[in-house]
Amino acid sequence: MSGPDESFLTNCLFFTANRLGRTITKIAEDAFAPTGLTPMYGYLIRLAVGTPGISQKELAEKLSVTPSTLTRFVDKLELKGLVERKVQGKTVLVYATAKGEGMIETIKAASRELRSRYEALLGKEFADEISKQLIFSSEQLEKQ
Amino acid sequence: MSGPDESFLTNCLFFTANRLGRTITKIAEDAFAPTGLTPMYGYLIRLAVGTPGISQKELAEKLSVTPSTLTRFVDKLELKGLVERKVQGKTVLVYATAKGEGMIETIKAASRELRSRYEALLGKEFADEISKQLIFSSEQLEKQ
DNA sequence: CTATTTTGTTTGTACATACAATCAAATTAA
DNA sequence: TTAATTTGATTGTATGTACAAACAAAATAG
Repeated sequence: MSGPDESFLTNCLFFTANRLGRTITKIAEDAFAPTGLTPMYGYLIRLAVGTPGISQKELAEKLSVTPSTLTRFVDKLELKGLVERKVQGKTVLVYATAKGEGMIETIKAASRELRSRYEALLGKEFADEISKQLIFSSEQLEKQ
Repeated sequence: MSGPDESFLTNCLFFTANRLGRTITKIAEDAFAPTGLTPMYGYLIRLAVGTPGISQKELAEKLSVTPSTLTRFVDKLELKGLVERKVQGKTVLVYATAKGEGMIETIKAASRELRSRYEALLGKEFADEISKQLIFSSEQLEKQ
C-alpha cells in the first residue's frame, strides 16, 4: 500500500533547508511586522547600530548575502531614512541615523517575539541546537 | 577585546535556516546544471513521473510551495515540453511528457551528485540527521 | 611614475517565491 | 433547482536574492 517513493525530497538537504527557510520566513515576517521591516533589514540596522561605520563589505559577510544584494538593502534603508552612507575612497561606510537608532528597541522586541514563537513550537533546547547545526553546516559547505 | 554582540544572527533560526538555504542552493544548482533545470523543477518532474496525473494542488503540497508558485513552475516546464496539463473540472492533472520521462535518469544522477557533494563536507551521518531535524522543524512550525 | 591588477560598489537583468484578487468549477444549503 | 459557499487554479504585482558586467579607487609591479 506504499505510494511512490518520495524520499528524494525529505532526504535532500537542499529541499529541507529551503522548506524550513520558507516556513520560518513567514513567521519571522509576521513577528517583524510591527517594525515595518523584514527581518533582514532589521538585522542590518542592528549591525549598523552595533558597529557605526561598518562597511558594506562587512555587512554583506555578516548577513551572508552578496554585495549586490547588500547594495539594494542599503538603498532601501537609506530611502526610509534609517541609515546613511559615507563614501570613503572605494568603500562605503554605513551609519544608522537617529531615526534608525530609535527603532532598535522595536527591532529587538520583534526578534524576541520571533524567537519565542518558534521556541514555543520546537522547544528551547532543540531550537538552540538546530541553529548551531545550521551554522556549522553553512560553514562546512562554504569551504568551497 | 570582544567586538559587538552579533549572536542575534547566529542564534536566530530564521537567519540560520535561510543562510543554509542560500548556501546549499548554490551547490544544488551547480549539481543540477547538466539537467538544464534548477532542482525544484527536477523534483517536480520526478513527482510527475512517480505519480502520473498528480494534481497541481498535491504538487504544491509536496514541494511546499504556494499554488501560485506551482502554476508558474508548471508553466515553464510545459513551455519546455517536459510536462503537460490535463484539465479535469477545476483541477489540473500534470503528466510528464516522453521528453520529461527521458530526463529522469539525468535528474537522478544530479540528485546523487548533489548529495555526494554535501555528504563529503558534512559526513553522511550528520547530513542525514540534520535533514530529519529540518523536516521535523518545518512540520512543527507549520502547525500554525 | 605609469601600467596592471585587485577590490569594493553599483547596475542591469533574471528568477524563485509570495500574497491578494479574480475566475471557474464543484459542492452544499435553501 | 437555484443560490451561496468552498475549492483549485491563474494573474498581477511585489520582494529578496543572485550573477555578470561595469566602474572607480587603491594597491602592486614594471
